[in-house]
Amino acid sequence: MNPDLATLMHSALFSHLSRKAASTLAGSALLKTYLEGDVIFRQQEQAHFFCVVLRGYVRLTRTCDSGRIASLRICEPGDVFGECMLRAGPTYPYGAEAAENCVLAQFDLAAVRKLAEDDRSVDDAVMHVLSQNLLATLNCVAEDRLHTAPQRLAAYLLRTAQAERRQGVFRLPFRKSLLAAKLGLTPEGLSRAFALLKEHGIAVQGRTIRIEDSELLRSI
Amino acid sequence: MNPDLATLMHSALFSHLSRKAASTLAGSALLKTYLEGDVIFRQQEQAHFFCVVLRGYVRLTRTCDSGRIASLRICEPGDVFGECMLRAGPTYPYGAEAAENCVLAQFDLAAVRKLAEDDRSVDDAVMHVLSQNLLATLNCVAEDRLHTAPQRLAAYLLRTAQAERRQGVFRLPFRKSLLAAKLGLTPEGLSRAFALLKEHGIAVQGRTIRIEDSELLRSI
DNA sequence: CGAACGATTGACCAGGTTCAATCCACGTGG
DNA sequence: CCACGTGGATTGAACCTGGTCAATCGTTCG
Repeated sequence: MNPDLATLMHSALFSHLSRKAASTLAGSALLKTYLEGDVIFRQQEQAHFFCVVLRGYVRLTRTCDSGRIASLRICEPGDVFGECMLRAGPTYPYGAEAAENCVLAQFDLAAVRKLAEDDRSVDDAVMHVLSQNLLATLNCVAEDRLHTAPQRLAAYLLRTAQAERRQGVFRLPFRKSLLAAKLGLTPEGLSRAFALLKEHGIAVQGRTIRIEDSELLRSI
Repeated sequence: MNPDLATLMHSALFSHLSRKAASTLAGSALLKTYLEGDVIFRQQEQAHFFCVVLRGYVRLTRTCDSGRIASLRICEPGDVFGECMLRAGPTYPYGAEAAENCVLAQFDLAAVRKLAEDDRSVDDAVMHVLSQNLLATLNCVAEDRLHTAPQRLAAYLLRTAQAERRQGVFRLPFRKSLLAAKLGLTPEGLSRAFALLKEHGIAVQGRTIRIEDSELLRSI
């Protein structure tokens, strides 16, 4: 199977759809490619679609009146964003831009609402996605308030190493500045966090991370 | 109409239910009273119900391994919490406790899922609640990262004054330490924020707030 | 070889937390 | 009616984390 299609089907959205709804929805997907830095949609813009990331990374941002910008979330392949516009709105509450060259599947909001009328699994899948995104965002608040930068970084590294299953050595999936945004830090802040962790069981060589002592790391 | 019932009917959940589903669900509600400090449910506990606040305030908390505790959200009358357990789970991802004496309507998760099979407006209402809570939580992240304590306090005061419509003078609906938690601050931090705002168009007398210059306040 | 860009490092600063002491308002009991 | 105790709120001082700004380093790519 086409790897993009596989990613789509494994997303939290599609994995909860009926077979029929999945194929209908997949058929209605608009595949779009963005280059790093491209705007996908702007905060306050009328919402017409939501997305599933197939390749690359997307940054969701919030801009305040003063012009300052914060990253709210970094979406990876398989992640869904903008789905809350199915029931809230009418304008996007955050902006989305390509954090790397990326490929998205876009879904027309009205069309999905329509499909939901005929197939109940659509609402079910949407609720799963909403719940998942809500929990992830709550985690983010908790993480911000409870843990320091090195602790958050350590947690991320342990989590990712786990997923990669390459005991102890793996490569960051993206630039460090993106990781910084993901953890709610500046690049400088991330750098210092790495520096500190070097004394606590990890070695860093560019994007390559080696966890030398996961126990020590866990105890941060 | 009984004021508690009115609050329930105006909640984001019930305002999107069909008349029939609303009355069925209201009939199945379990009314419970908690005293300040009572635990409503614990983090990691098996989830059996979700709640709508009818009176008083509820604090949602996250505890980490080290024992440190952060407030994730303060729920007011009309707010819904724990609804994400309808599709996620199986254990609560946060704890809930009464921040004041309070009255809640509790709904059995399994019963609501069952009701949803017969009445589509249930899933619709749940999606609305999830979307709303997701957006509020995203706001919280953005607020934390973009604004300082005095800015967040100023925004809260302007928002609340707006809602109260008593031009310029109103009372905080709860203790200041609760407001601090709501804004993600310590009580000391809130105190200092108030102190600073006194130079910028507001006067504080216990729980009573007078906004003397809303323009000045807005410009913080 | 040089330009460009990401990453790192250092110095400095601001915002918030923590801890401790004090203040204040309120309710209780003498 | 007043003294006292309690709990929330405030204030001050020390500290810490992380952001900002600027300079430097290292790599990659032209």
